[in-house]
Amino acid sequence: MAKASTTGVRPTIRMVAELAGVSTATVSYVLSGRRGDAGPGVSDPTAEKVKEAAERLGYRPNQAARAIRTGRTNTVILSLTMLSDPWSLSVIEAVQKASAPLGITPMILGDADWVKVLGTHNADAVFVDAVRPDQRQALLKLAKHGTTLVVFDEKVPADGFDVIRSIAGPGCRMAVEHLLHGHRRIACLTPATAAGTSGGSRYRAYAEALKHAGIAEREDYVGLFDGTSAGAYAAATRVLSLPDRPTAVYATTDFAAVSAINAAQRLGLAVGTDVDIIGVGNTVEGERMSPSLSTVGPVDFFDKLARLLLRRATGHTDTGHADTSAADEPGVLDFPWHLFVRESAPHRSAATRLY
Amino acid sequence: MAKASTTGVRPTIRMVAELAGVSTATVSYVLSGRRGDAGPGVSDPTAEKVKEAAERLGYRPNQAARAIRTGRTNTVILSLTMLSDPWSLSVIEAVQKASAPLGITPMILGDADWVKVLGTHNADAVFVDAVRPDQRQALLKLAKHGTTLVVFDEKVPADGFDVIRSIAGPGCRMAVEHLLHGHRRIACLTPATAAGTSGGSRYRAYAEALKHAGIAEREDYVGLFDGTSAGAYAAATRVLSLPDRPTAVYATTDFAAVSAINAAQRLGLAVGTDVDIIGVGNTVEGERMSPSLSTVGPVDFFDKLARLLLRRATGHTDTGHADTSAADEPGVLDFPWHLFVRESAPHRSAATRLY
DNA sequence: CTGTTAGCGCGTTCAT
DNA sequence: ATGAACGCGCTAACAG
Repeated sequence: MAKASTTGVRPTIRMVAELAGVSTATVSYVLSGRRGDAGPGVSDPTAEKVKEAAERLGYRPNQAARAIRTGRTNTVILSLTMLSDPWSLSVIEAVQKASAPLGITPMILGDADWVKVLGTHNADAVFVDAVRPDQRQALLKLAKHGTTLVVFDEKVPADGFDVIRSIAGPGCRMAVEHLLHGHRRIACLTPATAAGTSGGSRYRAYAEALKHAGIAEREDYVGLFDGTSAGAYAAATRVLSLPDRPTAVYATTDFAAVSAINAAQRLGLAVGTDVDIIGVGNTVEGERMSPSLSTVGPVDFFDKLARLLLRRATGHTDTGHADTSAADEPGVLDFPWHLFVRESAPHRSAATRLY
Repeated sequence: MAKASTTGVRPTIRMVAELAGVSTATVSYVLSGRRGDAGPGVSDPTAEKVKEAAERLGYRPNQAARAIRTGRTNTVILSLTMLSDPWSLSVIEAVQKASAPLGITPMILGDADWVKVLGTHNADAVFVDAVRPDQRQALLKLAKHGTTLVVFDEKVPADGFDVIRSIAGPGCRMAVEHLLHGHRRIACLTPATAAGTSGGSRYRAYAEALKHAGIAEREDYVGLFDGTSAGAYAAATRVLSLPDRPTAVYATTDFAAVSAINAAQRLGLAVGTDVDIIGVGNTVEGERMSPSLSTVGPVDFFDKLARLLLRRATGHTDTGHADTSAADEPGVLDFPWHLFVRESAPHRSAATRLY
């Protein structure tokens, strides 16, 4: 018997067929489990022979060849712009958990340049977590020509693809108003880029809530940072070291709020007592930490997102002939936001307020 | 003129060919830029017609079909177990930077279960950042049958694939010995799982260095944590709050060391004066922060890793017929470790030592 | 009931 | 600038 496993060569279905002494069709039936239900049956001894041959050769079906026939890649792509953000990790976790039982693999794209990638790479569904203005045209085009998309954006209109909106504005307003019950000197921690992007609405909620409460906005109370955890920490430290120290901090992301808590504690401030800190996003980390983070955000966001994405991945043939079961058209999915009052910014009554 | 872009259908090269009034071959040549250099020439007017047709239809070549012919996917897979670890982000960053000019897309696999995924998915090269004992068989098999692998592991022998070793032991020993110049009461911060995994050697270096210095190991000086930043922070706080407080902390990762610095500062300790803290890994974050983090680690690790991976991705046809240019066989790539003395654990002389 | 033949679906590439 | 073969796995239609 000649040596069966020639090193370095990727075995094809034909090699397996030859070694097992059967046709490639039989091999395909055996290895993809499609025997018994509808197609031709394969006897147990034959199936055994095939499996053995495949095992000996180290055969693995070629995903590309399979995809070309079936039109499905069993892959979803997650385009995530800020991988270091816990938000992204939550997306990944939820999608992974939901896709495993379906035999679907989530592939993460850590680059902001999803337009170029999606131009050539195929997946059963794609999640995109940010759309720059210059990418909107490309988005429409992709959706129009066979790419199944789920987009997270507050502004883009749904047009042949799903849009998940988690409108931050009102929720953020709630966060700031929560602080306003016990504070007048409220600082804001926000990424420097937030002016242009969707993060802008989170900052705007702060500005407007203050204005509405008749409080003048102070430039030195706005801590801009570079988007990193360390940057948020530094910005928080600066703001909390001001002579006229703010008694509350509104951070436009939970992870910035976490950094702010660390910074406050380093400065010897008791969070929830000397200074209140609230975040935005309702991420799990905030709930688990000590003191637990007060925050605003959507409920059950990640699981619902994952479910939608996988429904699209499985229910929609990428090749196009749309399933005409009228229900479940792509559209806008809106998430309501709630206020989660926890330890880092508790309820303040007249007796406990800091002004 | 009939409407050219039928919604939802993914256009094929044949549709483009038809619309442009040329053959599919011509379309292929035009769109993959393979005209002029070697293949047949295509006249400028024709090329223009083709490009226009492709544009009108929103045509994008089918990656799967292309892969089946060329044997290349223009993709590398990065299997990263701890996406939240800055180490992973550094890998991603380096690989992305190196792959962009080559037209190669890095896809990240955030799951520890790379064995199942690599069984069906194809890439020009795969980086794996951790090999569990039960995965070693599968690893060998993959490598033997056409998967181009680059593995990060301290123990696995290179056998048909590259292994990147960044032997921690001696380097960690250097770190602890650096502390021993000025301290006797040295704590250790290490993930709870480190006992079994490769992280174990980092802890062992601590135990052995202490023993060699004739210092008894104290159980209460070993701060175990759950691998998260918050966990490290808590463990550091506990250790640094002991009545017989350690004067130095050896953390088995840089990010744990960063948490330890935060914890120390929160406790009112001056890092680099009251307490010295050293990390392991030489990540960029440590260098940038204040006080800058003393650490040990390899030099130029991520860039070299990225270069190797992409060399493998481009130089090695996935279909197997190995390029026999004898040089550059897959093998072990060893990284020397250096000690980086910075502010968080400065040099201690007899005059400044803390015992 | 068991297994095979033949041809599909893509983009690429070699002869013509 | 093109026709047709090619690479791969899948599967409808067919043969024993």
